[in-house]
Amino acid sequence: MSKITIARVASEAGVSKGTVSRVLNARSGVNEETRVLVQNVVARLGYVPDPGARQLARRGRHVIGLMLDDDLRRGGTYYGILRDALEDCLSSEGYHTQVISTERDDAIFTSPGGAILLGVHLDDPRPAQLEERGVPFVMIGRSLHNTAWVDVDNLGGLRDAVRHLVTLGHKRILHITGAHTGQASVQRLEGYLTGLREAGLPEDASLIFDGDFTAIGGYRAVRRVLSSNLEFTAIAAASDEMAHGAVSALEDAGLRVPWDVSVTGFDDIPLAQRHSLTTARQPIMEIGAAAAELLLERMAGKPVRSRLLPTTLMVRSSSAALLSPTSATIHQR
Amino acid sequence: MSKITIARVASEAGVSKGTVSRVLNARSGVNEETRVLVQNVVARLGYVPDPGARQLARRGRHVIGLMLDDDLRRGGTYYGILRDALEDCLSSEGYHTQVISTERDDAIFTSPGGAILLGVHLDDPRPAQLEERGVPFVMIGRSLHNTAWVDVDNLGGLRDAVRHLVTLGHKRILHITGAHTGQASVQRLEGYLTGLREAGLPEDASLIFDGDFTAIGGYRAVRRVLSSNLEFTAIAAASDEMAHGAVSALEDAGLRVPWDVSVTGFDDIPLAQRHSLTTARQPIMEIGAAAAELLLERMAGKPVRSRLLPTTLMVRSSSAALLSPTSATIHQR
DNA sequence: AGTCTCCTCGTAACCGATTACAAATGTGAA
DNA sequence: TTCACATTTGTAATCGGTTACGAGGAGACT
Repeated sequence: MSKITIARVASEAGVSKGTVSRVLNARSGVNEETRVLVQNVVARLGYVPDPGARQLARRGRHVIGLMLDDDLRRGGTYYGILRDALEDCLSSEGYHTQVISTERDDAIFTSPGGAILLGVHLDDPRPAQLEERGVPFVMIGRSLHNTAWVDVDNLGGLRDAVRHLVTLGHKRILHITGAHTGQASVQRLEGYLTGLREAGLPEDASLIFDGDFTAIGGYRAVRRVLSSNLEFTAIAAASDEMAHGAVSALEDAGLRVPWDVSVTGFDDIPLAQRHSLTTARQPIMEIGAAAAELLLERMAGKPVRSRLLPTTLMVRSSSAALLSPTSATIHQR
Repeated sequence: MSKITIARVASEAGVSKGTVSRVLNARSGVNEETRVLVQNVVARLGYVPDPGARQLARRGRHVIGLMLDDDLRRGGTYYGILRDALEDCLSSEGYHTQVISTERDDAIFTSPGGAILLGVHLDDPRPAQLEERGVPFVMIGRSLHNTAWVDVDNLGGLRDAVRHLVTLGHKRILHITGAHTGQASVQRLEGYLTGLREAGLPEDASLIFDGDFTAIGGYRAVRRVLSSNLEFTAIAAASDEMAHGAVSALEDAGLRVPWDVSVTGFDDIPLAQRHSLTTARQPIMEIGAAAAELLLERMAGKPVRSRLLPTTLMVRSSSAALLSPTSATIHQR
């Protein structure tokens, strides 16, 4: 069984390659009858045009640079997933992704057809460089400049988590923040405060604890909380990792989740599913797809557009309705 | 400035497209002189072959599938780095990597030129499937079957860590194991025991604690240790994550690393560098390179070969010579 | 000198699509 | 009937590479 090409479809349908191509690209000037005929053959054979050949014939450059912080690159879980998503979307459009390392940045000179930037800092020179070179690009993570970006609704996600906890009857809700430097942490903190405000709960600075996006950070934050004898019945952490650490610390202190304390996370990484953690899910695949889409638009010369993607609250068993109206008893071991 | 193509390079170098192509693909039958000439022109123009055209001309082969557990794929830090390494090596050889998801395994039918498997379980059907289809492949992680694999010397790495601690004067060395299911944990445990044996130290089962490769797991293991009033002066953990958790737990208990307790890890992930953790470094880039090399060999019809890569002990400041001959005082807070 | 290699390199076909252009067909008006 | 024009379709060049094949030249040998 050899490969199915456009020529095969053409001969099978009794028309020329040109006609098949016109049908596939929804070009005008094709008789309705032949159009249907060709479409049937395409469907029957399960023909899918070769993306590489397609791009080649369309005369486009088709290398897309993936520029990311080397820290980020070597870093967390997210990067791998996001990269998968990007590659999936772009390769089906006939593009090849190539990681452009910050370290050996000479690779910029090969001027790809477009670029996707991850983990851009405020003083990052790369957006300006690309702009100057006329390389269209999309950033993942918000930007103040007039560039296309894709981001997730950090504020909304944490607000939803708080709303959820409030609905369950919680009133003393802690927040564990992420790294100070990132915009994401700031937005999530803002979401936490918004949630409280909406529920008519007071904003209490003593309920906010610093974390660093790591499990150990979450663990230690809860340790500090417990040693301060603060009253609380729920924790809304700014990441799943931290939520996981928090849950562990609570358990180690003899508290049961969710009976004594409810905990929510943010991200929905695999760990969250394993520990059935209630969390605000980041739609990573959609982020990748959106970034690919916006980039292709830009490469086609369309105007700059950005997208803010919503999170989805995944309710699992780390959160539950408050049993008694009084706050949980803190019995530190 | 128009696009740089192989024709441009050819005319600039005064040779034919064919010759340039031969140089680029390191084919034999090119005079050394012209090879250098062409390479210079390529470098000067910053020419990079178009992947799409390349793949088209190569008739679909030269695609290498990356098959991995979806868990692993969504999982840790390692995957991202390893994938970078693989892509680097293979793309410089003119291959294009493509992730083949386990979920939509129909993609197997596109039958790539070769495959690299990550995170293979014992009852994984994929090796057999590939074998049947005649697709050459290499596994990352050891295998009992007669297949090519690349693995890191887990045993040797942990043994080296123990040797190092022994040299520093430590005699009561704990071990925190990884997940039970993995072969890596078993081999690392074996390395720990080997290290003790070589030093003439007794194998004491009470010095071995279960972890799960996570920071929290390491933290909790140390917590259990401390509450058991066990005497010890050093910890050799089976991963950096766990070592990090262990260090945190020790610090939280008022112990100072490395003055009171020395700690070593395994892997050398970025976190280890940030926390200057002494650790057995896995040569990830080399693993990728070796996998690529072995796969290309297999694709060339050469016999099955495997490689066990050594680790390198990175001595940093989480380990130090025992100050007093007596074991550290455990003052639990 | 003639012939037989071997090495090196140019030529041209080919991969699977797109698209400009031309050809074929049909329709209506003069 | 003939011509102008629109509609639909086929033809062939093209994108940027790879590679089978063959040509040319330089020794080596008879």
